[in-house]
Amino acid sequence: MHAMEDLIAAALAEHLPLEPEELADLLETPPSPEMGDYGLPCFTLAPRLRRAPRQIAAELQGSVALPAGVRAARAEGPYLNFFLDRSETIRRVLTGITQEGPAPADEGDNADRTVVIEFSSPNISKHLGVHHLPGTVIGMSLCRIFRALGYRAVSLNYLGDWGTSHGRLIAAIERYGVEDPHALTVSELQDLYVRYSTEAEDEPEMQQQARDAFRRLEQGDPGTRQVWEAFREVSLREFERVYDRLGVEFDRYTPESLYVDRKDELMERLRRQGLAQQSEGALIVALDEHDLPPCMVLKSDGATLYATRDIPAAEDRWERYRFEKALYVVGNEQSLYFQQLKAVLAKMGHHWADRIVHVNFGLIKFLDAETGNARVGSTRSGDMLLLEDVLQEAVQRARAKIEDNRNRFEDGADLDELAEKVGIGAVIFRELSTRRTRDVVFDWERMLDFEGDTGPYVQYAHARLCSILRKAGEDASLEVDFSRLSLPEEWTLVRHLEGFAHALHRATADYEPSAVATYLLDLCADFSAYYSAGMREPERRVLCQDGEVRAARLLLVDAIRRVIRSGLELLGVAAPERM
RNA sequence: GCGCCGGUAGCUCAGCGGAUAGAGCAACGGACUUCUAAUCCGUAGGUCGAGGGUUCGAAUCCUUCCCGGCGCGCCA
Repeated sequence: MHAMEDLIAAALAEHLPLEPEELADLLETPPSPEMGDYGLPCFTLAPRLRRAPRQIAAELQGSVALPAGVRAARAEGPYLNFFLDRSETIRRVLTGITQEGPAPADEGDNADRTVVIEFSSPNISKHLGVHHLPGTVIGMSLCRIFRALGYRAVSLNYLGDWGTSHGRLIAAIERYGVEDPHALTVSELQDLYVRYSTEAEDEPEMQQQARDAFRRLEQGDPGTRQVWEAFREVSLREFERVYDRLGVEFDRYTPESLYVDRKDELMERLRRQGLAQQSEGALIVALDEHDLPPCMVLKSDGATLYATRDIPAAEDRWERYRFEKALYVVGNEQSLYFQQLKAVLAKMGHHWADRIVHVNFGLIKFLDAETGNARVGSTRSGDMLLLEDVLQEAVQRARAKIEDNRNRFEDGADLDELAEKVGIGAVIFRELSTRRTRDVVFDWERMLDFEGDTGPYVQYAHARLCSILRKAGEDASLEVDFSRLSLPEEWTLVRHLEGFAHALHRATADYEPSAVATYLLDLCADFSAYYSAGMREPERRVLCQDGEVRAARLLLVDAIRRVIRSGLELLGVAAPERM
């Protein structure tokens, strides 16, 4: 992956009974730059060479041929450490970022590798709540990161527009005499749903009416279908407003309803393959050999349920995209179900079933003011926190903070737009800054924090970088004396910049955008310390007296700026130039 | 009972086979005549849930157990 690691590994392979690839895997970064830039631990070699690790390291130090760009190799106990030629490395890294971009798509062969990513997938007729935030931003970010590495990534929104609950809403429309469903808002739809559910609790016939309404929908009754289509239209209007603010885009909406008419064909196939069997009036696929509970594919009243639609939906994705991976960015609570889904698909003979990856994430819980316990909110009780409200609050707080720093901005600057970028950036970054599998207890203070390890911290570093470049009065140029970047902090920064590609690879390998977020926080911490050192000592400023040093630092600053900007973009966070 | 996720500093989290376990917040002490203090520097704070195993080496891998969250056929 890194040219330099490969070169060192190749040189080592001349003297060791190991393949260059194995050696490249063994290479690591020593704990501090004074100890070297790459290190080879010699422990694993000891049994094969029948010599002590320290001895191996010492012998290699004498024999290994130094590849171009490597200044020295030194044995340090059982480690053999390599020291890079600094100004040459700095030249390579900075020109690479400047000319080819922060994330060089060095693997053009990814272009025919397709990754299908399903995410967000809200149910229609309900607001987007905070619990939609993780899946929505994780999916979008993964999509961008895969694309940055040259993959073909397809974003799908598998809208929840089918199921019994929609029957309940249709019944509500009919019962409460709503004239024009198209004129409704999502709030009103949600109210109708709650009202109907509450009333139906001790009215069995209302529950029956809801089931009947859903059956009419499944049978294609035109009037019923019209009402239902209004739900979808009204909902999409609101969803897209929120997606827009979050910078989220889908290549396709593939609502569940697309796949209901495949029910009969699917059942026929399952029967023919001998996979489906009757159980308590319903149709199930037994999964004993996978040590899983059976998967129900048809309800006892003959209606479809999620699996009935998910199976054809998966088949459709395969037919259409021939994916290398199909990611389902869905909450952890569905992990058992995804095991079942994959098992059913495998039993049906789909070799691609194991390309399906459940990219699970933790739940958002709320602290109950009365009990002090964390719990999950529910739509029915109406206590769901709206995603839009969270965004709104974040933007307002950002706006107040900007007002505190009014003197930084010229008259006429669009401070509302800036507040939008910072507030929403803070929310997205917060969500993407920890590993996705953890449950989180929602906390306003934490979500809207602008200091410390936060999105605005990274944005602020970026704004400072831009500010330096603005004040420089000259553009960053590649025609500089790279040896003038001689401070240890500058070397650390350059090596850090080189690690960006690695962070991106980690993010795709683990389906974990937080790898990019933590990378950015690290880089910004190094930069902020570097920047602050210039406060007390003017000769350490980027814009220092010495013209040659200044020019070289300017190029470094520009490269850091590019990497941070690129990283923020991949997370879906704006990178304002002033703040 | 079974499945998935988590248990690392007071709190929130990184680190997930290597050389002294790191950040942020909170606490305490410092730095604004600024290349933007939404920042930086310093101090203090840890039997990495517990036991066993694998390994030259384990927070990291395996295993048993404990604690917490979520799920386990007619919701998705």
